[in-house]
Amino acid sequence: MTELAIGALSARTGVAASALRFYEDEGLLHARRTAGGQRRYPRAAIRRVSFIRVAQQVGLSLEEIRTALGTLPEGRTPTEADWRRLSASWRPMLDARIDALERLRDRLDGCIGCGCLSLRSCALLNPDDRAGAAGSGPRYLLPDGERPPGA
Amino acid sequence: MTELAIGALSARTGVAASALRFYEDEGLLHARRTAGGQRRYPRAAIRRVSFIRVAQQVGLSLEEIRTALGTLPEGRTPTEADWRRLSASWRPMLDARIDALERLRDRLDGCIGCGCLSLRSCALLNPDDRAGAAGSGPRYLLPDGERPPGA
DNA sequence: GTAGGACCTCAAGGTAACTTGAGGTCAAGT
DNA sequence: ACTTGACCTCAAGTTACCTTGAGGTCCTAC
Repeated sequence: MTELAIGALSARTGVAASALRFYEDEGLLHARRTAGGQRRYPRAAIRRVSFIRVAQQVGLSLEEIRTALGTLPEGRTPTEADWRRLSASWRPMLDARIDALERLRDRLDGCIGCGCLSLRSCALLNPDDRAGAAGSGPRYLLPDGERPPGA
Repeated sequence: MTELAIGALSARTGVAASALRFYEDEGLLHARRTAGGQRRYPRAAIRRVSFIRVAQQVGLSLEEIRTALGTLPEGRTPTEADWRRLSASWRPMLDARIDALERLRDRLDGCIGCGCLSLRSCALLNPDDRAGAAGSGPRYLLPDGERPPGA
């Protein structure tokens, strides 16, 4: 059995079939269709779905993941090197996030109790020391262009 | 001028007035009302709002933040020590999240290209299913939980 | 004492990432 | 051939976290 039905892919990845259909609607995943209209996935789809999930856990949106997946070669099954390159591109982001969290951990205790949290110049609320300059709120954790959840 | 109107609190915290009203509906923030029905905040509200934002960026839900805020003393303005205790309670969580991210960073490159990503037992693919079920948010921040059933 | 910006409420809208349900079809085992 | 579980589509619902808009009121500076 070289192809997988949606239920099999779901079982192999732990991702609900409804989510797999949703990913297809969103252009993150593609499937061949049988004559009867059912989805058939190549085995490479397992890795693709796994990649999507790992990326999500790192905090990327589906939009960003779609973009990342767009850099994979079309027309052939991605090689191990393709995947490696893709995931290696996350490293600066991961480093940045780890950094931000460490800064937070190391300064929070000394900072949150003091008056500085009420100031827009607080080091935690404004990492780049651009104290309140035309800014709109705390964003020490987020690189430029990102926003807190839901905002 | 010892009290703040909503616009002033918004300006001081960088949080939209609509969000401040929303926080009040959700029980995270309280305000005295003028005879005319307008909100008036004590200066301590600035710190409270800042706390809410920092907590959100660390990945806590408003629900969790409300719970945390619930441990503050009622009836008096929280002291520096109160805030310190509250923020110190985050430390284990922050440590755990930093740990998880570091593990991810250090293993991703060697892992994602290999076959293990296709297995539910992969150390990186260890979605805390509570998070998956509980809507949006940064999942990467979640501490390593148990394996999915059967993994 | 009045102009008008700041404020009020309530309902509805928006986004991300899905899930659920209704109503119907496909395909594999016997 | 038949049964039955897996599959299909499409619309609507869900959760978290807000924003926007309509319609109206407050309050402060001139």
